[in-house]
Order: sequence, then structure tokens, then C-alpha cells
Amino acid sequence: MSETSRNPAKPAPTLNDVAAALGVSRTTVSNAFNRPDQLSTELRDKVMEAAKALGYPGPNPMARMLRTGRAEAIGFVFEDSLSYAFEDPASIAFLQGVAKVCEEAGHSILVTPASNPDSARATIRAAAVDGFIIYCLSRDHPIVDAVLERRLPVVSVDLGTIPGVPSVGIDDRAAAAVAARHLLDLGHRRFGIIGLELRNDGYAGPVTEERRNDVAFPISLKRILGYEDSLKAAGLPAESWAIEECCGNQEQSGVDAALRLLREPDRPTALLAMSDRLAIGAMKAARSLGLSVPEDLSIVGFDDIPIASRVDPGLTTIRQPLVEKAAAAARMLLNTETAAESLVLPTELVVRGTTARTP
Amino acid sequence: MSETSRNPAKPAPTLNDVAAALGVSRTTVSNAFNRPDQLSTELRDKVMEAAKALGYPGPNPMARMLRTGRAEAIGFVFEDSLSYAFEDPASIAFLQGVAKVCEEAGHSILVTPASNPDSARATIRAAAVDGFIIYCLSRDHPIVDAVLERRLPVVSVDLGTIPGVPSVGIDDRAAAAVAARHLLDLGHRRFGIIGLELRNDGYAGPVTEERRNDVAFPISLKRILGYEDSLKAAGLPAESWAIEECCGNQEQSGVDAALRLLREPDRPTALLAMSDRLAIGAMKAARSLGLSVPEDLSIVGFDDIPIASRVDPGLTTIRQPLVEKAAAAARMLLNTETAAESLVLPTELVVRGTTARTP
DNA sequence: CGCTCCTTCTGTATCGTTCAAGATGGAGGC
DNA sequence: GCCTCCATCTTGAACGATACAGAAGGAGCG
Repeated sequence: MSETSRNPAKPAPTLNDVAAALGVSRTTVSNAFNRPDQLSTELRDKVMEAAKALGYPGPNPMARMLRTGRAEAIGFVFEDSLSYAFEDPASIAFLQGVAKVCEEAGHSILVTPASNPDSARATIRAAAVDGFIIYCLSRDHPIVDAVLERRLPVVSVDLGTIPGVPSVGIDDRAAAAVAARHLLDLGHRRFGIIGLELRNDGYAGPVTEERRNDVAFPISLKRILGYEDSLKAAGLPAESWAIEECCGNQEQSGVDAALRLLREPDRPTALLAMSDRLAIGAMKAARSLGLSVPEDLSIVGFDDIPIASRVDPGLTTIRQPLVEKAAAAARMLLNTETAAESLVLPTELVVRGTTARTP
Repeated sequence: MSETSRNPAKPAPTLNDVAAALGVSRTTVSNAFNRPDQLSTELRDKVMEAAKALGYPGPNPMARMLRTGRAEAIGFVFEDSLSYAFEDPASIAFLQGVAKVCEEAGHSILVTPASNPDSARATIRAAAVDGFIIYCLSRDHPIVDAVLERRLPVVSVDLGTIPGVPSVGIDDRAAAAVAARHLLDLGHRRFGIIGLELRNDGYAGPVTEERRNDVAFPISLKRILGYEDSLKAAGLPAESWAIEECCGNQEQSGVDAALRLLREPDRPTALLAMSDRLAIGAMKAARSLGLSVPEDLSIVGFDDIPIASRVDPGLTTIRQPLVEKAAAAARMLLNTETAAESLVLPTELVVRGTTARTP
């Protein structure tokens, strides 16, 4: 770590040094910084002046935190690698929501890396925060336990229910059902489902019975069930839809899954994607096969990330309030009073250009 | 802050409590957590078991930080509001770069809110970090001083040179000159420049002589000078270009500035925008005036944010290595050895679809 | 004048850990 | 049998601040 201070050898002066230089007590110097109303203006000015002259860097945050027990920061724990957190539009929107609330409350956000499960535990142990927001899909992920061990206030998002942990989420099953119903209403009868991963094992391919029975990411399954609720309610036989699981919420995963679905004999006329990124990948795949959207193929996404309205044609999707979800989670963490156990936010079908009547 | 622990009244057990329960010393428990090789496996297991039984949340990070003097975290200080940091593609790319390096080093990122100058100073004072990255455009911004007062290692980005503070940036003037030269080579002779703000005073409109002489954001001026270097070198008279200043790097600002420029008599055939967001706004403006890009109007952006290649037509722009800039800054902060004083990264003209020969 | 009250400042205890140095006890070598 | 050495564990002292209770001194008031 490169050193910026004037004299790297000498340790930085402390509150004590400033107090001694001025012949006042530690407490007075502390008050000068933190409680200006507790001492006369002249003395305060003298203290600040002496502090500046000595190069006092201000009350040491670590010591202050130890004494007060508060860190004035909340931890953001993300399941995947940090650089992915800053790449995926949905998690960026989420951070934006957290930021909005933290900013009002004057709290910082500590973003902790969690890609490597071993070091993640150490990092979470070392995080000086007042509480955590876990933004994570898998209950079995080791970071969940690492966070719970800290015995700090926690709010989980999109993770289903953990006993004693308030959560924020949406009704994934109902939302997915709405997406499927929209396509049914447009006359579609053959469907492809492009699913987010059910388990974090790098698998990509058809969803087998076995995978449905051992699920690590509950929301993926909930959305499958939601889609199927509508399809079954419409009286469609099981052969009318195929489900492809993607590994990772990348556009390319969507491309690959869509290609697998669209190359089947009797190809689907509509695709249900569990995220907008996957849906946009599917649009690409369709184009590469010479299919035009929505004339030859309808596509519905999920999330309504900002880019969904910018692609051409605009993506029909299920909007979930990404920013508001995060803001709600942050507020739950910061507010002592409200002991809300869990919060389910509304979703909404946004019809744009990628869905049309079946030909 | 909602309480998750089993017994909210009783304070969490400490290292001492675990030690007492087992009849061993504090240090032994500490070692069990931090230096497993310093004690026998059986004892370690017993300690961990007792810790779990007592509900010990692990070594208190604040106390540990105070003792060790290290926070294992670096602070990210952003000039604007936090929610803007998570909205602007350029700053998101930046965070991604910081995240990549921090992840490898096992450090967390503390994102501190700085919108309100008063509370920003308090937040920066309270930030438990080992160093700061200032991503900021204005040397006069109060947060710069607040950070410097902390006397921690600092790296500044895009901020020009502060004595004693290593910095990372690009050669803005040369990069802007390349953008202008590209348009000159295509035969353009009448230009509009859509500039980022020179001062943070909410002004939007023509850049006056007075504003050029009192600049808070040096890179905005450098880019103007770079554009003009090329225009003047081509022998163009001063009437050949107009400069509009935007307030804020929003698409809408680009729309507004472009409309002002394009409604002038003898309208420019080419626009030089200081960011891709402004450029994309300009594309919108052109469309709204019935001008087609690039047939009637050429546009060059700046940054090469991800969306630049997705708009239609693809945006010609100056690519600057946003992620790498951040990664370099983070590495400078984390590496003691390299006492690099400043780093200038390369830029590159990326020609896509928004520039063409003048009609 | 004596009492209370307020403002301003002081002293001591404590927050929970890690560090550096020291104690203990048994194994091994000569 | 004695010395050394290592692995294992303990002890006392910081780290740098804030909380809390209290002291000193002056003002206000009857």
C-alpha cells in the first residue's frame, strides 16, 4: 500500500497527542470533532487548528467503531463474483436501490467478495458492518451460513425464507404464470422455456425430473412451476413445452438454449425466458436462424432491466421492481421499529414488441 | 435495525466468554480462528464447538481492525450521488475494475455516499478502510480534501494531478484530438461540440470565454482543447465550431445540447460528444429533427461504454479502458512496492456506424 | 447570600481483539 | 541425567477512541 503521509516512519498522531499538545483532555478533542455544541467555539477552533497543525487525521474510525459498536455501514453480499455483480444489470439495479437508501441514512455500503467460498467466509467475518443484505439465490451457498454466524441483522432477497430472517422478493410463480398466460392469449400452443439454473453445477441442457427434485435455486423452480400452471390450465399436454436450463445469466447462455429449443422438430412458436438477458440472447439466436421476432417467434423476458426497452423490437417482459426491492431490503435493515417478516413486491407484465399473435 | 440474534437483550459473547467457558486463554481462542496451525487439532475443534454452542459470532471485526490497524477494505469515493454511481455505465465499469482487483486480494469495497458535502466529510472520516480511490472530476470538490485529511494511501482517477497523490487517467487532450481528426478526414468542416460540464453550477448552454477561464473539471477543458487542436490544425476558422456545455452526463442533456446546436443556421454536419451517453442523446435529437445518422450528421462519442456497440447505428467513439483504469488504480493502492506516481492509459478510436463522409 | 442550574471541561473505565514475550511439559540427543 | 528444542498454551499490554459521571465556575433568582 503506497504511503501518502508526510512521514511514513512516524505513526499518525492520535486524539491523545492533540489533547496533550493543547493541554486539554482527550474528551474535549473528541467533542470538538463529534459534538461541537459541547464546547465553546473558541476552544473548538483551537482544537481544530492544533489538529491540522499536527496532521491529525481525525478520530480513528476503527477505534470509534469498537467503542460505539456501530459501523455506519451495511454489507452487501452477492452470490457470484464481484465483477459479475457490477456487470449484471439486475444486480446493478439492486445496488442502486441499496445505495439510494444508504445515502439518505448516511451509511456506506461494504461490498464483499464471495466468489471463493473459503476466503468468502473470512471476508464476511472481517466485515465491519451493522447488518447484511444477502442477494443470493441458493440457500445452500456457504456464504449464507457465514453471514448468519455473524448474528447481525440480515435481510435476504430472492432467497426464499430462512427462519428468523426477514426477506424481500416477488411472487415468482404467479409472475411466471402471467407471462405464459400472455402468450397463450395470443394463440401460442408450442413453447420453449429458457430457465435459469436449478443447481450451481455448470449444467446446461434439458431439465430432467432428477434436477427438478433437487433444487438449489428455489426461484428457478418456482418460475418453471408458474409457467406450467398456465400451460396446464390451458389444457396443454406435456409435450407442448420443453425446458432448457442455462448455466449463468449471460446472453450467450440464452443464445445457446434458444438454439437448442428452436432446432427441435416442431419448434416452439414462443419462448419464455427467465431473465431479460437470456431473452435478448434468444432474440439473437432467432435472428441467426432467420426467424423474425415477433412474426415467427414470440419471446417474453423477465426482470425488465433498462436495456429491455432499448433492444429492437422492445422486449415484452415481466417487470419486477429491482431498485425498489433493494431499497425495501435496505430500509428493513435500517429500521428497528418495523419487524416486517417478509415483503412480497408486485410484478407487472410489460408488453412491447417481441410478442404477437401466432401466425 | 431489526434484531436477528436469539436473545436481543444479552450482548453477544466475546472471545473471553468462549475462553472462560472452555478454561483456556483468549489467545488460544483467537488462534483457533485465525491461526489454526498454532494449536492442536483437538483443541481447535473443541474451541470451535464451544464457540458454536455459545453463539459466538466470530472475532469482532472492529476490535480486530483496531488492533491490527488494517481494515482489509478500500474506499471508493465518487463525486456524485451513490445511486448515480450505479446508474452511469462508465462508473459501473469502473467499479467492475476495482472489484476484480479487490476480489483477488480478498479486500472489500466500501462505497461511501458523498452527495451532501457536509455528511460526506463525516462519512469519509468514519470509513474503516486501508486506502481510497477517488473517482472524481473536480479538484475543488470538498470530498477530495476530506479524503486527503485521512492521510491514508490514495489514488485519484481522472482528477489531474494532486501533489503526492498517484493518479490514473488518459491523455484526454490527445484522445479528443483524434476524434476531431477522424471527422476532418471524412470531410467535415462545421462542427458542434457537446461538452461535459466545466463547473458544477448547473449551467447548460454555450461555453463562454469566462467559463473556460475558471474551470473546476479539468478533463472537460482538456477535451475541448484537444478537439480544437485538430480543428485549428486543419486551418478552420473559429466560426466553424460551436461548443455547448451540458449539465450532467445524462442522455437528456445530450438531447438538449444537440438540439441547440442543430437548430442554428448553417448547422454542423458533425457532432463531437464528450461521452457516449451524450452522444446517444444527440442521436435521439437528430432522429427527432428528421436527420439521419450518419448520412446527414456524423457523431463521435467518448468512453466506449457497453451500450455504444448496441445502439443502431453503432456509435463511433473514443475507447478508454474504463475497467482497466480502475483495476490499475486498485493495484496501485494495494501494492506497496510500486511507487508509481501516475499512469496514463492508452485510448483508441473505434469507428462504427455514426460517422461517414460529408454529403 | 445561598441555592439551583447551566455551560464547559475533565478523568476513568471500557469496547474486544491481537501481539510479543514468556511459561510449561514432554520428546529427543548426547 | 542433563540440556535443548519444539509444540502448545498463557499472560500482560496495547490499539484509539467514546460513555458516563462528575467538577469547576459563572449566571440567575428569590
